[in-house]
Amino acid sequence: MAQDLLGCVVSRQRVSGLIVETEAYHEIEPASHAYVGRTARSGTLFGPPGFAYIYRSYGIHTMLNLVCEPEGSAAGVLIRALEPRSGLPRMRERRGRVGDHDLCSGPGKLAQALGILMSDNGRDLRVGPVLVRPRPAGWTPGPVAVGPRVGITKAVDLPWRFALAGHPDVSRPRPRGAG
DNA sequence: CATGGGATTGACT
DNA sequence: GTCAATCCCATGC
Repeated sequence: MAQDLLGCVVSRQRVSGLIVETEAYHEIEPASHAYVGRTARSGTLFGPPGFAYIYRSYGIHTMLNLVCEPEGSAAGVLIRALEPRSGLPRMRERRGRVGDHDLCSGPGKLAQALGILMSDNGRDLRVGPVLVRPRPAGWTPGPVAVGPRVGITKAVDLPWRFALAGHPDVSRPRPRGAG
């Protein structure tokens, strides 16, 4: 799912971007919020697929995940970077004085650029306010870079990070592995 | 109820 | 390269 989401489009109220980087998380591995079982925070991860799992990181940043796997099984894809597609003026207002390639080049950045809120947690991503739509017509993925996930201390060896190789909007450090 | 630690970022050296 | 910011929640007593 994390690979298949590359090229899909995330939007919120006329601000949108194309997914260029993702990470996969699953209850079977200790980096997942669901590893210890269902808690107040991770509840939506155990719900049906296609919903938004949103949480706050480091007290500051908002993270957007797409819930995967049937109800009862907890897995999700962290959306880590977008190529800005529409609503760039609104993104620039929210993000301040940064270059366009840094508007959405990280999970906290894209959430800020799109105005994603904690209250968007648990909403259906086919209904909104946060939407995930299929790849644009005619869009085909180029080479995919694969590597270990960023910013975690457990299960650091799993190569579950995926990005469009060489894309300028991918977060640092860039994954290097061949897909 | 108290404590501790992040699926990060931006400013600074 | 270092480091602080600082919310939410898991854990343990």
